[in-house]
Amino acid sequence: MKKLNRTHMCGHLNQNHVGKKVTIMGWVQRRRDLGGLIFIDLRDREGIVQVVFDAKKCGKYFDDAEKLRNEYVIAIKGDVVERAQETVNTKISTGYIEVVARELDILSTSQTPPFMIEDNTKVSDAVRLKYRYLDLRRPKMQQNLILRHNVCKWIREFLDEKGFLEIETPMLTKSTPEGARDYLVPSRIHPGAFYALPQSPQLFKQLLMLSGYDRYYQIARCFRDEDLRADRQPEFTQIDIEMSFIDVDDIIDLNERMLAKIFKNALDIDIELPLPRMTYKEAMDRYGSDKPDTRFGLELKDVSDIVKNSDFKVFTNAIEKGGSVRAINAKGCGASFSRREIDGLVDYVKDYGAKGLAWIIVEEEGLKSPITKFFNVDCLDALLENLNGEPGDLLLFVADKDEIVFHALGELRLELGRRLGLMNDSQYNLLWVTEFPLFEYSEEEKRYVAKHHPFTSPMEEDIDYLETEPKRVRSKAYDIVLNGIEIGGGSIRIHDSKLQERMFKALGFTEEQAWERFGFLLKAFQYGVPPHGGIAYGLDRLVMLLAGEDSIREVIAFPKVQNASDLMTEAPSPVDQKQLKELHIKLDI
RNA sequence: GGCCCGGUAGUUCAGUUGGUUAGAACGCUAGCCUGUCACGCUAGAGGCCGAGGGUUCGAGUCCCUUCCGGGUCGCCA
Repeated sequence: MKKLNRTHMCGHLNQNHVGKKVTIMGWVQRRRDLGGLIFIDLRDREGIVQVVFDAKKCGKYFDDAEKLRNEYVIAIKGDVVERAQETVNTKISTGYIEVVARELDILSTSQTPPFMIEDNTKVSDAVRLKYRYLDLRRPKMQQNLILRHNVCKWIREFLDEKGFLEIETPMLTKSTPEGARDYLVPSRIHPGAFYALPQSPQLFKQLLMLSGYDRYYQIARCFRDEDLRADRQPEFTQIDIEMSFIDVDDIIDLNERMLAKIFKNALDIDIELPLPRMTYKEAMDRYGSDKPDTRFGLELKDVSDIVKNSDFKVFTNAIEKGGSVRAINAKGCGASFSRREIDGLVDYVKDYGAKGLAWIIVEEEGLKSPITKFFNVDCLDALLENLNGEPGDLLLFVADKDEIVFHALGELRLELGRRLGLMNDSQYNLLWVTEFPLFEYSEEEKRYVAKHHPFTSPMEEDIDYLETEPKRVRSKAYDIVLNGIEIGGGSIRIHDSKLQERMFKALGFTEEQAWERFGFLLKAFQYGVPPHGGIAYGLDRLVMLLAGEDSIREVIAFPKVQNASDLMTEAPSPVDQKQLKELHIKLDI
């Protein structure tokens, strides 16, 4: 048989093609052999179409059709015919027609695959990832990667219209001390020296602003050698953006327009602009999180003032040490939760560092709780009023350092939201969180470290506290949050070298250390720097949320598993002694 | 690095207080079948129960070690 040329994609065929001779190619999804009649579901990227083999129509090719098995790659030449009314399949877009085969060419055979190539196939992640090339044939995976492609395309279109230039920055670069653990690449030419793979293009994009490129973006691969999670891979993709001569509002305005375009195109959802904004402080006070899920209530309340004079030492001690007592009213859970479930919540908060979880059940007859005996009637009344406690409610309290109270109650709130089914999957709450603290204290290093990064600008009104009260300095940093997940974050940068020096000093760097680590940047900053700032999105997370998936693996073609290995290629793997010798490396394992 | 869950046929799973020859479904193979679309019917193949060690008359089942996968805390400027 002479070589066939494809005329159509399987999934594109419809009633408009009835009567046409077509040549289609693809993978055998399924064979239904009725003896004298064989049906083949043929699959390509665009969908599935039914092919019919009838010996009267395809003659000698019928014998070949009998040999077909799942995942064989074939070419079919045939006629598109309308199906009889009673044989229409409304489950597929091509279900009103079928292709009556005239010729068949088996282009490639296949072993029986370890799992069926279909969306609802039940198979473990380990098997899927070992045979990722087969997993990627599943329509859902193909749709996810097509969505990812489209999101990138829309972003490029949008930023191009706004005058942004896409510029590449190095993958082999210099290790910087702050932040995550670096992936290192040994230098052959410089024995004992290493490149680092970029954690982000941060310093390069700032230098591009200094160089006058005004508006930059890049869809950039980034690397961080830290433990994996469902939403974290060691290599991931950032949409990295930087602009000159702007302030916070300019960046927020541009980015929410871009997000609105993405949501409109991807989900046909009209995002109302401007997006809500919330300060970091308000987010922590109300939700115990700097990335609040605002789809439901169950907000935190500070009850420190009410309980500070009680006899309950757990509460009063926490307050005396500078901490707080905060509470959530789990509406209706006093009536619906068993004692066992409440004990489960107590265990739950312990994972987040809380030493315990105090609870009060509000009933018609009064309060049920192990701790009410420590409080007088006025105090209990005040608690009920403050927390809007009504019969059937469950009041939950954590007392500790603020940091722990927020973490424990913030996570407890999310857990309650999940248990009570309060998270609406079809709701997309976008929110800016602003005015992040410039520093956070590192117990491990016994010093202040940059919460965002060391180049983040403080807010003008707080600059005077840089040396005296670093804890209270707020920054021009902002995060964009979607349903409780941080999808992006950025800041206005420091463009004044004097201020940058003060910043490094506050971080505990000597001048020598600062120059050793960031000398090229400090040097550059002596040559005229425009005010500038930017943002970076986690593309994987954004696409994951748009695709309705719960792991970024579902939107990455070849992801890694929890121990950072690739089950398909089996990377990482040992290398030859010769390679190590060239790199001047001796193993110590 | 800590904690939790899991590992039995190609796949997803069941497997009683430790007790004959380890099961099911789907998939696979062969035969029959001209309107199926999760085709149907008949027959069949397929297992080092993750690996190693221990307890026991006897281990898929109990204990220890280890490997693998998942979740999570720490970590992730």
